Amino acid sequence: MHPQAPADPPPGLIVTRFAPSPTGHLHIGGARTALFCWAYAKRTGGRFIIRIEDTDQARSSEASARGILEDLAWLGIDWDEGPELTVRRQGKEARIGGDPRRVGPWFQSQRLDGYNAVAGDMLDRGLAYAAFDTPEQLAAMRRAAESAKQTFRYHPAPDQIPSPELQRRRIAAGEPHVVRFRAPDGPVRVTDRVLGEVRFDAGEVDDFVLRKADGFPTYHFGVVLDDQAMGVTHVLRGQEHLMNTPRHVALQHALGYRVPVFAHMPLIFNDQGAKMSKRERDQAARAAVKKAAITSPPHVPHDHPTHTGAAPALDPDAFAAWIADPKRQLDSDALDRLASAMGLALPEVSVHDFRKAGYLPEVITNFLALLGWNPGTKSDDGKDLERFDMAYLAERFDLDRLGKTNARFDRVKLASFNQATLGGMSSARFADRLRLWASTHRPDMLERLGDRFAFAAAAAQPRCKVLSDAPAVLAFALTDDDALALDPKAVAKNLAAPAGPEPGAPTGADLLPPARQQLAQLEPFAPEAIDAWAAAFVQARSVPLGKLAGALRVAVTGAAVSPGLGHTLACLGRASALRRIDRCIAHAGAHQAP
RNA sequence: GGCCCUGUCGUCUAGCCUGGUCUAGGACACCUCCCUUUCACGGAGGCGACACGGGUUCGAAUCCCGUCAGGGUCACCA
Repeated sequence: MHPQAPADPPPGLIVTRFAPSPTGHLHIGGARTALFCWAYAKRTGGRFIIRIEDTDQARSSEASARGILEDLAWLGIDWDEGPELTVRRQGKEARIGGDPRRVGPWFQSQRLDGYNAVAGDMLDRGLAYAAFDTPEQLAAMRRAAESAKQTFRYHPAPDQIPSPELQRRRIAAGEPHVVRFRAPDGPVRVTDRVLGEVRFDAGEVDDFVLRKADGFPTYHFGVVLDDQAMGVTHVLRGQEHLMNTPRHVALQHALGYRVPVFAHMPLIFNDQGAKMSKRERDQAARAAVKKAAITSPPHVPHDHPTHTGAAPALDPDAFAAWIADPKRQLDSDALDRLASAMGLALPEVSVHDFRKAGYLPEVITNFLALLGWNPGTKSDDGKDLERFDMAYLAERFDLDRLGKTNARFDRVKLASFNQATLGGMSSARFADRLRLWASTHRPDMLERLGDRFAFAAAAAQPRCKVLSDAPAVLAFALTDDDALALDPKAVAKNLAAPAGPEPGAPTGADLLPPARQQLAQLEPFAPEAIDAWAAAFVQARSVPLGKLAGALRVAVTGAAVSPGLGHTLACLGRASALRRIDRCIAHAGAHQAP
């Protein structure tokens, strides 16, 4: 395949693409871009392709590329063309990707011949030239421009450019060089589906680099050539790319390529009102470390589920350097280790983070779709439609309803959507989801709960914003009976105080022994049966239900707050519940003894 | 700083193109009440915005201009 061969798509076929660079996890903003590209292709019966822009040899990795593809697939954003990936869905294997139109390969590092052919051609035609400046020279030129309060632009007059013969001689001599585009002198007009006409004055586009000294194409060169070769008709991307667009358009004009339809989407902001970035996690972690006045890398506690060994969360030198330099970033795994060692919840930024925290993919895509797009429709109850699924997007998404204003990423609202979805599921479905999440993130939970897992899931369901809330909600059931600590305040309120105002009313502690005796016989030991028993128990004794529930709650959880009594006891299981009640009775007795 | 984009409740937005139906609608958050063995869930209600200034017009959130504010971008990163 020769990228310069104009690959005109079949008339009317819309082709979109998402082109991540494999330098880390999939950013949430990238996920939105991919989602909209996907949705637009689906809506119009077009093709959605994935291309991997791995032209930065130092930062790209295959593991990252694979992770990005897996996260996309997890979100349900499937590509029609692109790298092949096999995933398991509902127990079956599904294949995503492929190359039916024969426009691959999809990794830019495998397309170098094509870029070189076009670069050579441009050199021959005088559309581009070889430049021999060293990085140091360029840096000096930038400094000079800055001190002269001028904007640095690499755009030498034609007679300043070495002659073609001289360029050839120096190249032949093996001199390191880049290939630069000879930028046009006129203004460049960009037509954008979201922003309208945007005009860039003459001179705004400079002689940017097409091919780097290492022989790899720059982003601009790769994008333009591949979009042409792959027949891309619509380029949907974040507004941060707007200033790149005149470069791409100028290149497309020079090369006689099609100019795709552009749609620059509003940015996703963080709480500080700036573009959401991975750096936030570093900042949050660094702030926490400074606040805790920690000077050496902490160890993951041995009893912590994420504990992997005796090693500290990260290398001491790297840690010190990271603390000292606010600009420095830790790799994502090291950051995760540090956070879990400190018991920190870092703000989620990449899809990977959200997945780990227990957000549902269908909620993430729904929420993301609302950032920059709006269906502008009412739902049946007359309110604005906000909750919808991928099928709805595939049917209704359009460019006209893309907004122009940057959107703050409202984590609280996302959490609310997630909670609503979690709470709206059948309890069986919720249990399945929780089990799936726990199997990779908290296998200890599954082991300890065993066949009582369904009770625990039912208890957790209305109390989880994200699946990772479950361990905290169920913490009482995840500790050893002997390790349970009784909250003194809860003991005073629910066990020691009398049940009613009348003299001689029983205290909560008084209810424990008879309750324990009856619970030992109760069948089945399940939430509904326990709640029914409790109602009968208090009716027979004319005490408020709260007195019994409070007393048992403190006895078996140590705290005044827990899920409903039936669920709480059921997810402990009879043996553990009785042991805890006994332990509490002994504890209370010890206190009352003179 | 140059260039570019944007400005409706605290936040995300509907309405703007095709001025009047807008005493500006919804969602999240917040507050109150109800339900209730605690927590949570659920239900009902409430608070709350057209950045500012000028025009055009009988009439402007909607059209025009300016001011201010916010953001993006200025690499042999993508």
